[in-house]
Amino acid sequence: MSDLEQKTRYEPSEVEPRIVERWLQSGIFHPEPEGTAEENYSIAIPPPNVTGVLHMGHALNNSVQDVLVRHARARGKRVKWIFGTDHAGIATQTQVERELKSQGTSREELGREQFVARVWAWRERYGHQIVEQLKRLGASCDYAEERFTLDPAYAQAVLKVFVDLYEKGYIFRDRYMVNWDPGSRSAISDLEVEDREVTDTLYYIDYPLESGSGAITVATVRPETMLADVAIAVNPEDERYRRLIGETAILPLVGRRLKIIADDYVKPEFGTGALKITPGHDPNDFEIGRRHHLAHPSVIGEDGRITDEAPERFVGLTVPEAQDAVVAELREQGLLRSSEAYTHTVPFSHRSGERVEPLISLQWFMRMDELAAPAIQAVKDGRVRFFPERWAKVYLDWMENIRPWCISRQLWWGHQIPVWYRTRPTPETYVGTEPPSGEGWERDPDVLDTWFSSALWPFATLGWPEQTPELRAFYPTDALVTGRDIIFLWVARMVMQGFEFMGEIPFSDVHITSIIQAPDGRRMSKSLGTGIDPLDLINGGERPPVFEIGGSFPAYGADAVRWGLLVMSSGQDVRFSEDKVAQGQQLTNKLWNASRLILLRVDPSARADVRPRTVEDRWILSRLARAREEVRGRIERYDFARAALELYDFIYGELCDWYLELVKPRLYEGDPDTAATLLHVLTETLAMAHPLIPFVTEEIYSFVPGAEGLLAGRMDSAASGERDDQAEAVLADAIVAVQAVRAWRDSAEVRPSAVLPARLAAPGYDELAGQLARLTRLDLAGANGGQAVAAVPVPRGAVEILESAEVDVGAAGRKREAKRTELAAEIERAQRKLENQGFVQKAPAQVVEAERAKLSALQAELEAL
RNA sequence: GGGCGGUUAGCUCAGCUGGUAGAGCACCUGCCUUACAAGCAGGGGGUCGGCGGUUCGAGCCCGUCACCGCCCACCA
Repeated sequence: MSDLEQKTRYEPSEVEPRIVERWLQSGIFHPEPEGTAEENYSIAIPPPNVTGVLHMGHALNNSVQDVLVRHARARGKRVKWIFGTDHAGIATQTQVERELKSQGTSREELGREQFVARVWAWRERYGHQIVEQLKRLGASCDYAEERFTLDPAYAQAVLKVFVDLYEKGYIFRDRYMVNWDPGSRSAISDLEVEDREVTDTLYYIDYPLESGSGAITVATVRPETMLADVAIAVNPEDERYRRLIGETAILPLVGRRLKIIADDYVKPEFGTGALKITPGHDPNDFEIGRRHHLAHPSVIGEDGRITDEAPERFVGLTVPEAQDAVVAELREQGLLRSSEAYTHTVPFSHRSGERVEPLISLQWFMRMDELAAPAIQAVKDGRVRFFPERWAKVYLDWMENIRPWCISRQLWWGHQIPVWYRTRPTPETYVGTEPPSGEGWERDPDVLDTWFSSALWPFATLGWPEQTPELRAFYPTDALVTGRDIIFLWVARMVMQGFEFMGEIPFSDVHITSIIQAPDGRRMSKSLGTGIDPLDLINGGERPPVFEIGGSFPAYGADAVRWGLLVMSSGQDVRFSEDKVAQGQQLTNKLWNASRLILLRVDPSARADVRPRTVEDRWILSRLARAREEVRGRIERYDFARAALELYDFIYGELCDWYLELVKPRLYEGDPDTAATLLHVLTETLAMAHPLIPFVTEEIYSFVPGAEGLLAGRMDSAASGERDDQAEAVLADAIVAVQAVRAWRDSAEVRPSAVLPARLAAPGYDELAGQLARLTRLDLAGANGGQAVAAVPVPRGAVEILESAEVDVGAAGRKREAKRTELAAEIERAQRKLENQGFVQKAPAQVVEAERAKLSALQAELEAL
């Protein structure tokens, strides 16, 4: 009890780590795999990158999931929050390669086996950081069963999926145009490409006609790719060029003969209306090339240098060097007609940030359209629901236009493709989860896109393909909580694979969280310097420069950060607001002190049965019931901002501001019924608040007499409690009355500590007259024969302030006049409204009735003055 | 080019199916009242982006325009 007595401020830094330990040791985060998924509740965490650190997105995302999970536990469900990390192919490999470089070596120097061993070692060293950070946040994951996407069992599942899809004909190998990322020296998928606006030079180049009768001019921003040109295309309807179709032009610098072909793709109004066709280095040209059966030479290699398919003098140059050389030669030969600045969008690698080089490459692809069909249907018919709803349309739009997915990556860290090749005795390909027998087999060196394995997360983590009890108990999961940036990359693919391999949706609800931006509205990012480390908020750390005010964060604690993030995230993108975190901290502090008041005053032997004695007791129980319903409902509708605010309003506005103030005298007297009711209200308030602010509630709970075990493991009673309309009405009026008198006192400049003689000239306050007098410092019990110097309007009447030395009659009079004017204005407004025939006739009867009631109340109030 | 969000108090944001605009922070006034001065009580502050329309009544519905942000898309 000594902490409770001594600490007038709640200190999260001391409390929270201690509480985490208690939770982890209790085992309540680890459910036994019993029952069915229907009865149980489960969520699969979006697996953080194994070598990552917690950022603001994680903090919000995991706060949200933790609310859902703790809420479900309190409702008596068997709950599993499936936990683990992702090997994150490119990201992790890049980090390790960077380290190798700083040590003067490289992955090539180490060799594949050595390199992969280095990455595993790296994972050993850094892989637990994020796990510890999640614990610090209070995330109640099932840490006892941590999965990793490269665990042997998980890897087997990945290979099995590959082989099955290969055998079904969905997965195939082809030479096709891909997005080549020179940074990671790998192909990447369409989704890993982002368009950026770039200003290039648009060159107009003359290609002489073979006939010798002049030249045809083409426009290009990439003159170096002309070395791989195979044709020139014009629109068949274009009068300027119609005569030239079928003729031949000569490719400058190379001398190749280029057929002039007709294709609808070409826009006559753009550039010169004549398009150079380079199937090897442009996705559109690739398609045109396929239509016209053209060759597709590559002059840019995977190393970003000119290949020997180009004239010898260019071979080995980098792309920019080649561009300079080509332009220089064209200029020399007088073939460069003109050039102009040209701004357009260009693909860049999301991973490495380098400009994507489209080129033709032998890769593995996966056909998606058939897999998409059931996944589309599931969202259309509501078996999978998005919150907020608008994201369903985004998902569907993408799914309905889905294209093949390039799944192979030229990396070493990941799931190596389970395909083997040999050339002797005859060329052969073997696909299987186990290596083939026989001589001369070589395994495909590529690994699978990380998202290929992530797509299996909801079931591969539960032991699939084995029919495990875990799978039965927890698949399908209930909710998925993630950011909108991975709806396509991850969410959609999980739905597709869920149907394909489990025959069922992987989750029924998808909650897309807000994105929290930096305080200045920019994206939070480490490289921009706009990132805010959630751990700095929790433990206290230096404020990053985006805040401009500098200094350090106070140690707000995890509860405050959670509450602040939840209240910030109402579905829109929002700017980070430190004030909201501070507000969360104030809430925890308020709850701590309210608990001190109760727990330090009640007799420890008091039972926590409800024994309401007064109208305010019935009122707080009714308000508590309402708040519980509201908070529960908001959580279940994924409206966490409102849940957080509701909680705040109840604790501040109802429990502390009113109820505790009302019962203080009885509490000090040691009244046992009051103590019992207070303990009940406190306990239920803690339970209601626990999913959002688990630490402070758990800590306080440990001081509640008779409380057993952990709050985190406590079942919240099913019913939220009875409502009491009569008590609510009485208190609502009393509160208005107290506020009215206080406001009057303030504006009449009455000395705050003065007790004024007064008379209650309004019915309905009998039960609370004494309380009203105490909270407003009025003496209502004295002689009532005095002269009234002021009448403070309250519901159904007025409080008459009697003459005394404390009241300045002039000030009171001025106040009265001001109030009269105000009331008169309101009465007039109401009267005008009721005189409006349109309103009386067309508005719903109850709205009209309410207006009439309001008018008469206002008139009574004015009368009372 | 298509789509989706946003524009409400000085700041960051709420406002559910249309019924006289809210919160936190900031600001002003007064209080160390035995849970909390990181507190309490009271208060000021908004032509709800512009313009039209529907309606007895519009921050909310419809149209249109203007900015801001995001996503998708193959225009050299």
